[in-house]
Amino acid sequence: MSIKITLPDQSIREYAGLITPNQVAMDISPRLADSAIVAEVNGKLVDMSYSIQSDSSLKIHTFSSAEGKEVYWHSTSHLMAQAVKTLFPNVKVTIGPSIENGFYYDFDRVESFTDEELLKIEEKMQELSRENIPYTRKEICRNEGIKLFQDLDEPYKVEILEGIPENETLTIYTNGNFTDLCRGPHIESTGKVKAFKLLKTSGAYWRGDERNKMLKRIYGISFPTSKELKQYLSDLEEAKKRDHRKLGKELDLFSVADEIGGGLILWHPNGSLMRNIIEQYWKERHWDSGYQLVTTPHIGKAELWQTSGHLGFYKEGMFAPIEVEGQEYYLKPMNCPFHIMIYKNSMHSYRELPIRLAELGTVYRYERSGTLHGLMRVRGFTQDDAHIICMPEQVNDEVERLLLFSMEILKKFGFKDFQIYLSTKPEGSVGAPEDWTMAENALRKALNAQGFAFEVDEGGGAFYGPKIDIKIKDALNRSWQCTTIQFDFNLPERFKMEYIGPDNQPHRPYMIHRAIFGSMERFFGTLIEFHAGNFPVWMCPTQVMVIPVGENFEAYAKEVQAQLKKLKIRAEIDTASEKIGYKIRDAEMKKIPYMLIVGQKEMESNSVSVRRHTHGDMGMIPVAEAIQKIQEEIESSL
RNA sequence: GCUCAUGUAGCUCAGUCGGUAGAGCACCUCCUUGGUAAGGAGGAGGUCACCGGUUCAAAUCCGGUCAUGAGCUCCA
Repeated sequence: MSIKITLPDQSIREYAGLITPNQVAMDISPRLADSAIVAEVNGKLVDMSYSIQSDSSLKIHTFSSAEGKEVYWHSTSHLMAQAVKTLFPNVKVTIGPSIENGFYYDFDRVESFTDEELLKIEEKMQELSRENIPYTRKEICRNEGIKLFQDLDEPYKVEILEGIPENETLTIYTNGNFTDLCRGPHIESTGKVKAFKLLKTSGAYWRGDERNKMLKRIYGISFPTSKELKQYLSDLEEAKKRDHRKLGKELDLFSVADEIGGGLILWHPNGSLMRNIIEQYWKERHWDSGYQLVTTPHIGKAELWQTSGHLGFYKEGMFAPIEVEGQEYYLKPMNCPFHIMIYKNSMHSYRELPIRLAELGTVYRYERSGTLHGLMRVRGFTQDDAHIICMPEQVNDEVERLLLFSMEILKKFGFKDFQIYLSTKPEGSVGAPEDWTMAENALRKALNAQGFAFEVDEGGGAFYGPKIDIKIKDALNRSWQCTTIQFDFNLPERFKMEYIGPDNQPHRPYMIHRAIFGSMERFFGTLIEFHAGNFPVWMCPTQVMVIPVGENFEAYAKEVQAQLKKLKIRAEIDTASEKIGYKIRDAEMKKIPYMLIVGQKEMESNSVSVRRHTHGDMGMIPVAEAIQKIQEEIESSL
């Protein structure tokens, strides 16, 4: 059943909002109708789906809205399940929701789905889409449902139903020979699923629990037009090209060695140079901003980790202890206890606070082998860690400073789009409720004062304190977590940290953990993917490649290089016995930002021909002008 | 850790039916001295991840281990 409605004069894309029943000019009973309609917008027919809101109004979705995508993808997942059940009748279905990008369906089957089978399933889906089978909705009670799915021999559905209260009414959706327990809504019919692709298969635990059976999952994506599908697939390709592991190899930045171990990073000269440049900048900014930089060991005795509580609640994340002279030592998974020990080494007056201790501290964590991923998830990494120890009345100021400081540093690296999350008190937290309230308010206040938009993750805080997380968004709309600002009500208590107040009495200070990059490894990986290897000039390992056209011009090239080096610009010279085209290709592939080509005419006029990476030939200009231009670009981000 | 896939030269990859290895790039030498993304010739480079099994014979088939990848689970 499809209904024609006329929507106000708005573009299709914009029109995904709430429509009240009286705007839908018809006398349908939504509960009985298909949950899909066709709307006429500016004379064009548009497929839409709706869901019924709690106030019994209708919410109309087009594909451009998040809900619309959900409905569309979820419907595609039912189509896929229909295809799978048709081709492999013995496979048992479980669940198949839409996800952030597309959908999946988990099946119980002994064998995995092969690529050939995936293609067959796709073909069957095409066929079923051409048949344009309606998705029909039906309400049933729980016990009817159990009976139905027992008859269909779908034990997983029966299990789900058995977990639902007796008298609850449920909905089932049917497309052709496939019936699924489902809340809906769905689109009108399988013919509306125009462009889709099954992307990959994997294992997944039933109900997400690793003690349960491993099911076989198929992931897919779909769009109303093949153009959108093509765009999506080309974005995936682009993401592959930007993969920091691929670029890390191509640009000779880092590696991991089997002989050393997974998740342990070797920083090559180029990567290391960049890391040193980044660290140098980080240190200078911290020194300038009232931080005291400290250095602490990589291991500590069991007693320390007992006091900090890590041996109680974080032991699985730590490497096994090293025994020396009957004492157990652990590799540090965190820097906090060390910074706390520095604080506790002497008495502190309230006049000294806030104390801000910062360190590029290398920690080691045991991550399960399957979770390691390039630079993003490793077993040894360096956090740009700091602990701010302050009085309650200083908290607001500190958080606000911190937020500004973090943003300033992130922007330096070319990041512009941020997503900010505030995570609040979870179940089973430690610390006084009034401390939590105060800390949450301080975080909220700082965000509001700076006019930063943020989302609240209720109950998403760590057990020891609320936090702000900042994620970076890249050109492909992917987000990368780096900055985190966390209150800690646990460690000051455990370590009995104190300061002497104006009342000459000891008081417990507040402590804030924070990392701006998160870790050098992950941040570097993020930088690589964000810039696709085309880094801002100030941090490039080689900023300029001077390319003499022939060996007669090498002396002049060296002169140019010397002038650049005098200004601390990292300039190299390519004297290979190759044609200029070869040298340019080489420099382009190394993504060196500036290439200065010198030959007869440049030498005669004391000039260089400038070629900018990704921009091409910029023409011949005097050396001094070229150098000034390069320097300006370097300094513009300083 | 779990499921599945993969592992051949520094890199990217061929290698059919089981007969102990190939290409391009990179590297080295020589020639070439050039004008905006690969000039030419030659050379060197491999215990086919590792261990075991089947076989007259294993890069190839089987088992195990390790590593990597995609997910799952985990993630202070």
